[in-house]
Amino acid sequence: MAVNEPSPRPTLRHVAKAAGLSVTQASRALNDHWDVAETTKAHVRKVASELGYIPNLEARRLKMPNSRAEAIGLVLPQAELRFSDAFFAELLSGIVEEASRAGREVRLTSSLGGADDPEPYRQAVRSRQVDGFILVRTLMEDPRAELLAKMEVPFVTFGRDGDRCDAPFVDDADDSMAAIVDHLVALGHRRIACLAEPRRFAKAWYRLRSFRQAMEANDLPVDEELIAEADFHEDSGYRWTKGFLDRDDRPSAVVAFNDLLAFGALTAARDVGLRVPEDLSVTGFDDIPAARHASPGLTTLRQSASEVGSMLCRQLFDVVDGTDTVERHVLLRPEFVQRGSTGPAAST
Amino acid sequence: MAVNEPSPRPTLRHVAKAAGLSVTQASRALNDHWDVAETTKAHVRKVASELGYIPNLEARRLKMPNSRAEAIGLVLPQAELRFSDAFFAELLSGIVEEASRAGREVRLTSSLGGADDPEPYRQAVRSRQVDGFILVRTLMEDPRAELLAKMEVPFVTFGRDGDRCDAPFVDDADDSMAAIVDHLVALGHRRIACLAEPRRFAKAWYRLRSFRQAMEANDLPVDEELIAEADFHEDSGYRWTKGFLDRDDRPSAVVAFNDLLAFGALTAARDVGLRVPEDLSVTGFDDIPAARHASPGLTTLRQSASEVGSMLCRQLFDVVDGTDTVERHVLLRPEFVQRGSTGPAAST
DNA sequence: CGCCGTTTCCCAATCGTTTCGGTTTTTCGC
DNA sequence: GCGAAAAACCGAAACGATTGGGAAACGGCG
Repeated sequence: MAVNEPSPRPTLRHVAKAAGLSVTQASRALNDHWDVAETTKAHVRKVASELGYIPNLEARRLKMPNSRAEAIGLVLPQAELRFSDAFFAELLSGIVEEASRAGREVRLTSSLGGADDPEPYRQAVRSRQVDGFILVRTLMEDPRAELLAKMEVPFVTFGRDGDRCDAPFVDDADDSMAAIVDHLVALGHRRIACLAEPRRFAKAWYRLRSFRQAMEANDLPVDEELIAEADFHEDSGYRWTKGFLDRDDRPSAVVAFNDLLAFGALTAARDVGLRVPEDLSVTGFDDIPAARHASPGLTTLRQSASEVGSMLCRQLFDVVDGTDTVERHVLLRPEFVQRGSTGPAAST
Repeated sequence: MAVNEPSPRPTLRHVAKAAGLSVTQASRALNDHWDVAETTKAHVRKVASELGYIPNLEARRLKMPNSRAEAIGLVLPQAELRFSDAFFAELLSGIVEEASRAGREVRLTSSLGGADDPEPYRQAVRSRQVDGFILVRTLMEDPRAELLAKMEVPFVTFGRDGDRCDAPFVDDADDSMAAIVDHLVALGHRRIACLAEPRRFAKAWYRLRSFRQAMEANDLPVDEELIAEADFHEDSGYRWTKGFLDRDDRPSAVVAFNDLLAFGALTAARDVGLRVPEDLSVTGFDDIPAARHASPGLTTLRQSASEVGSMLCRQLFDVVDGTDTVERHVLLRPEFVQRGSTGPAAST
């Protein structure tokens, strides 16, 4: 029943007393202020470390309201289409690693109230728990971006939210899909289906535009019936592909906006008895590790998730610190990776 | 050059003045203290929300040093074998979702100095930034666990760190591998290889023990040559399996400790021209979404990563809050999922 | 010796909140 | 109306750090 002695964390006062100084000088000594003798500084530092003194963050930040939180925020999409694949894991790794390198932490919350629920952002900002945000799964005209902009909170986005976006971002190059489409066309494919992610997501919107432009550049018509509005996961790719393959005029190739969708397409092809790539070519996007180990190996566009994460982090720190170490707008050109899932179109 | 007017965040004093009360009563009104009239409470609340008042966390926690940080910590393994697969993504999702539900956040850092670098923990604890920790990739006799225990910081682990572990944990059942081994033996397999994760990781250690026990229970010898000490990813599974298949006395089945290793095994089999499951059976562990879409579908043990995460979270909150809503030691029995990657052993 | 400039130190106020103890006001039975 | 209990309120002291404005201590110089 004895209450735990609330471990008496040493305060600055203890250090000062032990060093035979005033609190003022102790504080200044530890902060390397000019107004204190070198010998004294050394002494205070020694005493402080002997006592195991750690400054009280709350007190310090109470007194210095302009200090950084040394943390950035990231809200996981949950209610909506939850992020739970290898690409995201790698992205997050990159973010956290870069943040750690800069001595900062990443605060994670989840948007229980829907993707554009402003509440988590509001909370974190008002209580000054984070210095800024990284937005993922950016939407076109993203309300979160507007909110953060209005509150004058630093933020960066993975994917442009339309053209009026002032915040730094990382995104694919505008012609990201060209390499894939050109490759397929060169193999003789003319009816190419597309497993697109929901269009309200910025990255999907731009990729779809890029796909259309690439088709047009090859003088191919885009059959709207062959443009799926899938989500982000295997099952969706599976279902849509099944639908495509049931048609009389089935496509000879399926272009997916991420590798998981492509895996679904591979499974669908297998289940309806089509061989890849002889009967159907399939391509992905991202080149997650599993892409190499799919059967057949997946032709895809490589995008290093951890580099994206690290870049987003540095962009955000630039905003927060007012520095300028990296481009504000980064357009990545994904690397084309050819594997076994694409081949010549069957000559009909 | 005009310095930004440091946005005058309303304080309790402003609220009090606006409500025509003392700061004391304003504080008490907002905290629903008994010593204030209902009508007054309502009034103060209204005024506060009109002013957009948000209590200053630092000040509050300075005054109430025993208050919770309402956050938990998680240190990502980086230097060592980095966690970046679908299982981890899902695990993290589960953790964050459960935490959010409880109004808490997850603080992520990365262990730049090695898996057992105590520094991130020390930091976070001393500055009272988190109420406790979730340890992942637990090692046998994990130094982090010892450190946290010594500092009397609440924590839970994913995987038992030996038997003397007092902290709550989530882990597999002791006979987790039995279902897999029994299944293979029933199909006629006798030489069974094992793609184990590094033994210093607690989960791997227990799984390996379980594998051995299951073999013994079936009166099968364990060929140490067929026990790989792989890591966690596809490539490692690929290389080890290649090695196994090059042998004259190659195994007829490969049991992997996670799905990624199993994918590597599938690829290896394909590359050396063996058919799965006719020439080689392969099993995984976890049942990540990709397992279903592998070719052939992967026979595996399903373990819901998000449930594990959510469970870990609740265990931790039990410790932090002194409640008792969930078992302290949870042993999950993974569900056996049979797919196409296992079949009868070739009758030699 | 007095004056002044450095160097080194300290007092006290402050950040925004909670809370202990005391003070005023209201209520109400008689 | 009286007195006392109950209800509602308030002043001031913390919590632990930073910091502006002095104030000693010390030499050097004329």
